[in-house]
Amino acid sequence: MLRAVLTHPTPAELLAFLREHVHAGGVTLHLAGELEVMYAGRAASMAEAGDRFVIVKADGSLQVHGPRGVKPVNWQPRTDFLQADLEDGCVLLHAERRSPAEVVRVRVLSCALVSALTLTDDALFLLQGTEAQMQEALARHPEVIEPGLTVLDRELLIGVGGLDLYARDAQGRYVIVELKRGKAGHEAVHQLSRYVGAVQPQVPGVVRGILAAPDITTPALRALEAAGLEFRRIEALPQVQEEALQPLLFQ
Amino acid sequence: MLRAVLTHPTPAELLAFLREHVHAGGVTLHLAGELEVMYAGRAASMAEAGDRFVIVKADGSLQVHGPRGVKPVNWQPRTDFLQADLEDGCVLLHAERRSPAEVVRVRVLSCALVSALTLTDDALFLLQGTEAQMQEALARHPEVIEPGLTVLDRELLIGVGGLDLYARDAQGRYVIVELKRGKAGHEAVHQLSRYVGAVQPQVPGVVRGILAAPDITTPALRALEAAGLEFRRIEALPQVQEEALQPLLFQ
DNA sequence: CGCTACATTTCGATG
DNA sequence: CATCGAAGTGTAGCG
Repeated sequence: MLRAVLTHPTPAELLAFLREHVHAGGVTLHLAGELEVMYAGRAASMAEAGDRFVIVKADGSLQVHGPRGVKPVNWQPRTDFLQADLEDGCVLLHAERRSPAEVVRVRVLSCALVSALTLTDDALFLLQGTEAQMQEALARHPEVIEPGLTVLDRELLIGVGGLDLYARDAQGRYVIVELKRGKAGHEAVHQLSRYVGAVQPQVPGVVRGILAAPDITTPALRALEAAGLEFRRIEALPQVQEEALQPLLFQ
Repeated sequence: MLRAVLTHPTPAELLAFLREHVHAGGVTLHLAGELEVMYAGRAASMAEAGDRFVIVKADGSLQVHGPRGVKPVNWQPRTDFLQADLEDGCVLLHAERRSPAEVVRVRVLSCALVSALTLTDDALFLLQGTEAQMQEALARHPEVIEPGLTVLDRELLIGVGGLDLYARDAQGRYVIVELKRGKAGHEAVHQLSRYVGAVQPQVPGVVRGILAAPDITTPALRALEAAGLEFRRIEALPQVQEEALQPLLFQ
């Protein structure tokens, strides 16, 4: 897994190191040092020289991190061109992509540590508690939303987007259900309202709109009610709460 | 800047290393190896053992990266508790936070490389082309939006949110301008419409709503026009296009 | 490629 | 603490 490490390489040594490993298969590079970063594309940014580190993964993605936060200071999701050069005695990393046309340039003023790792394929990864899973569960048990509800469709595409759940209530009225995995806000109300507005003229009778979520912000609830729509509180996936979270938190 | 590096440490060595550096001031840790990751909180996830690396920054933020992409496989934006332990002969990193209650646990099955870096304060960082800057520029030159426009206020807070620009046109009508730094979509139209609806009853005469952006999606434009609102194409900040981007791309 | 919507979004501002 | 909105959002899915 560990291919190579260098501490305090000279620019020439660093350049050789990068050129050897950057385009090898499955290699992730980690470079820490005094870096200056420039970005231009959808926006433009300049980070003056400072202690940072760069990560370059095998897919060409690049990220420059500062001392704080999960989010990189600069990044490039994927690159069409990635190259290391020597300029004015400094190694320069150049990462470009088209569509959108963007460039990130990292000037390495000094390098404290550089390493090359071989990261192979993704291992199994399971995520629980997504909206898609919530949708699946409610499609199987629509009575959780309301007794007598019959689900007609999931992810039904209409002109203005996709309906999470399309159903009929006990009285035969059409029901559109919008799901949110977390606390619902303005946008959720707007989405639902937009969907109801689009479906209403297509079918006979009144179309109901239900926002199903574990919680809703106070202003969003007001807007929802003003628009004649409904809120149903749906607890988060039970297996997340009971099996996974409980035995781990604050043990 | 480089405090320490270890290659292929034993679990005991790794534990000592982590305990020495993890709570030191300004230290960022980087640990690569075969890792198993568990997360429970707003959602829950399990990543089976695989080649990954962890980064722990001085603010307690933790991120686990896999072989691809800018986004980590698992992460924790900040932690209230961060601890390294030995469990069944493996080092276990435990990161918790409350509000929201979340935990990430990283089991280190084997470690190929671990390093501790001292990353000090952020260096100067300038970002150009933000919506805030666009707002500033248009407040100074409202004629770019429309001749005869007078800006009354910026970031005016009304009940339902904040107006980017509040203005009056040549005929004395009130104008609400919603800005987008990129292509505007449905939400932008909705925001503008919500703002116009909130201001309309407060003032005499008709309130105009203008969406100012470099581009708009076709469905959003249709919705905008149907709502009696207007679109003004505003080119992205010129200095981003001409000064910063041009001399760098495809040179 | 365009459009849509989710995300453990993160992050900062503001009341 | 709750709410809101921007972000170089990233990322996946579908037409």
